[in-house]
Amino acid sequence: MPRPKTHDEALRVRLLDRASELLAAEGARALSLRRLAADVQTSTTAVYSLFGSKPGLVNALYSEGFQRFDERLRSVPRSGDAVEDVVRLGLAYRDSALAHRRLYAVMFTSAVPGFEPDEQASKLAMSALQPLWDVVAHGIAAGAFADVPTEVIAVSCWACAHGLVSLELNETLPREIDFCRAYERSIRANANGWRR
Amino acid sequence: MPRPKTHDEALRVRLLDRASELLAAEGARALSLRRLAADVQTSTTAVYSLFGSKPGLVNALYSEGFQRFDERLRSVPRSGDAVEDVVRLGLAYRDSALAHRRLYAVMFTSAVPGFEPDEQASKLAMSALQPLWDVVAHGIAAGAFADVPTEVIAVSCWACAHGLVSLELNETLPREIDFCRAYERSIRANANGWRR
DNA sequence: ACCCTATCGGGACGCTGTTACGAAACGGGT
DNA sequence: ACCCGTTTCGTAACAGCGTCCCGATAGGGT
Repeated sequence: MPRPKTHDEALRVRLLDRASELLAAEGARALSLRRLAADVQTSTTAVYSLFGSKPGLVNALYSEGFQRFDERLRSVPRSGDAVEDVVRLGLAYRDSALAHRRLYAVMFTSAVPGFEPDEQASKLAMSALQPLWDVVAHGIAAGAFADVPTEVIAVSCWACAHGLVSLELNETLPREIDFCRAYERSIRANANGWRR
Repeated sequence: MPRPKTHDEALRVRLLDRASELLAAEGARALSLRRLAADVQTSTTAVYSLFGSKPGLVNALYSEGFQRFDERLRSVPRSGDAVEDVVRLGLAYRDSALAHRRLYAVMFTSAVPGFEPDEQASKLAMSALQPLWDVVAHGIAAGAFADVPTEVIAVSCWACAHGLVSLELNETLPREIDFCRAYERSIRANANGWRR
């Protein structure tokens, strides 16, 4: 009976797509609701009826980001050697982060001031790293890694990769390093440090 | 001949102190020029004549933060064993970060939207990690670490610590971990991975 | 043709960083 | 003693932000 809905699923994906573009092209500063709404030829109200708030919109981007992360990591082929597999996952992690560096900033540094992921998004984030957990658990069971709780080694590997990527994206590092090579060596050394 | 200056060095430190407090107590969101100026009983103009802009103010906080970092790391006693020293520096790094967690967010994640450190501040940031570079270089020279460029191992250790602290502060980690112990073990494993 | 109602867009509110401009406050010249 | 010139500072305006309210809208049922 009322006027037809235009704030529908189609508009939702258009908003998300454009928000991704804005974020990737010009960073978190440029992601304003007014601009976003204007670019998609709607009003800011659309964001509120579809996402609840700006943090709600960012939460959707966050979830999308971790979903891509999930797919990317899950598609990494296994070698059977635990250290080698950790290295492969680490390289895929970096590739994925560099491919969407602004989104990575939203996911791991609080680039959007008011935003914090809701519980569902946080679970999605953790589950994206399941491949790493699997590889580490398998490595421990096979006797390749030290006999400590899986999380300890998995978090260590994750943090090593995350720290390297984070420093690289922040451009905090000395410029003259061949970072790609150093990255792989570092991931490998870290994993080797956990050998039995 | 003109009216006496009140935007002087004393006001500068009062502004910085209060800005630190606001940042530590309520986070980057609460650090607004109007509020800051009101709290110190001056006007926003003061920030502009003393720091040039809000990013300028944050740049000063950033520098202060790395200076404290520098002092903290420089005061860590050396044991002579390279791996042990890396672990000690890592623990001090975490202590310092946890003691000023909001400032850490400004220093390593871009928590204040418009801010990027100027060249001088960036140099200060690098020099704060000199102790780590020294320990690693000494470890390589003594044959404890593999014979690779110093930066490679130093950045690896730094990234491992930074990644762990970053994930801890971001509360991205599974809750049930005894993080303090896991942190030390992880730093040690990473350093051990670089053994010759 | 009319009304009812869910829905949407424009505009208001309070906030932000930044800047332009007029007021203020002093020393020196008349 | 008065006034002026110069420098410095606080106020207010501007553009933009996220958010929310309220009036306009557009369709189906009577």
